[in-house]
Amino acid sequence: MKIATWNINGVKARIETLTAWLREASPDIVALQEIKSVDEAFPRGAIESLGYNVATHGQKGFNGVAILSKLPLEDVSRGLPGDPDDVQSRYIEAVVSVPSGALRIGGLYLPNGNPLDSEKFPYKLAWMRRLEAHAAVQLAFEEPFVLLGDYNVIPEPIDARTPEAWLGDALFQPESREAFRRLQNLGFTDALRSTTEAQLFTFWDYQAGSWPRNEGIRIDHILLSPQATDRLKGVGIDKHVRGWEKPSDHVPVWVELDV
DNA sequence: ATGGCCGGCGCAGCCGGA
Repeated sequence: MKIATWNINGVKARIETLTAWLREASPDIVALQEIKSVDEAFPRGAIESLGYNVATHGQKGFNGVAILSKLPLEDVSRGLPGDPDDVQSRYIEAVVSVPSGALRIGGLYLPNGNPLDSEKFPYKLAWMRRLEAHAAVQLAFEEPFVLLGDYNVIPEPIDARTPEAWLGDALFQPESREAFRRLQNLGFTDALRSTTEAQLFTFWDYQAGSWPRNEGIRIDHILLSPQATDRLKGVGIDKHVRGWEKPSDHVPVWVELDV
């Protein structure tokens, strides 16, 4: 079973690119971020006609997440627990039934956090605390749990082509990296890092020729519970999609699980 | 060596992104 994450940077602007990739890659489950759409305006039809069930957690103009799945989505929950006043749509979770039992999928769009001297950075860190608390609860089920999305964290210097350029950025702050490590240390495996020490990127800025100069960063991650890690068969980054017409600035990242 | 963008909203630029 192929499970992917992709920050598409606007579903209405990206629907042709998205459906082209769905046809090519044929993932079983996809977590989407930055759909930038309310639920009612999400182009479900074009995706359902490719054989997917669709669950969205949208918001007008910004943010927004979704899960697409060839298998029925059960127990869909929207929003990250821990702050009833948080109106930003950044988390969606669902369960799918697979031959081995239940597979839990958590799709997230973690706050960017810039600039550092604004209220956005403490919001990012507080959101990561809430994610850690929720992930600990879900790990206690001791089931395959895939927690994937745009984490907006550069875990290590190797995960940026030019790490020194990110020293003043929320994505590479010691507090952001520490919170990501804390989350992992609950028992998750960084799927990509568990299979390679190579320098690989998932994001290239639209500006400053970042793509042709390969000035990328790795910020889209797939974390696996121990029970999911046991079933890991492969991992990949669909880098070529960044070179398509009308690309997102992120590319799809996926794992293959034997469930 | 350096600088370059894009989407949504809504119809002009501004906000947000990373």
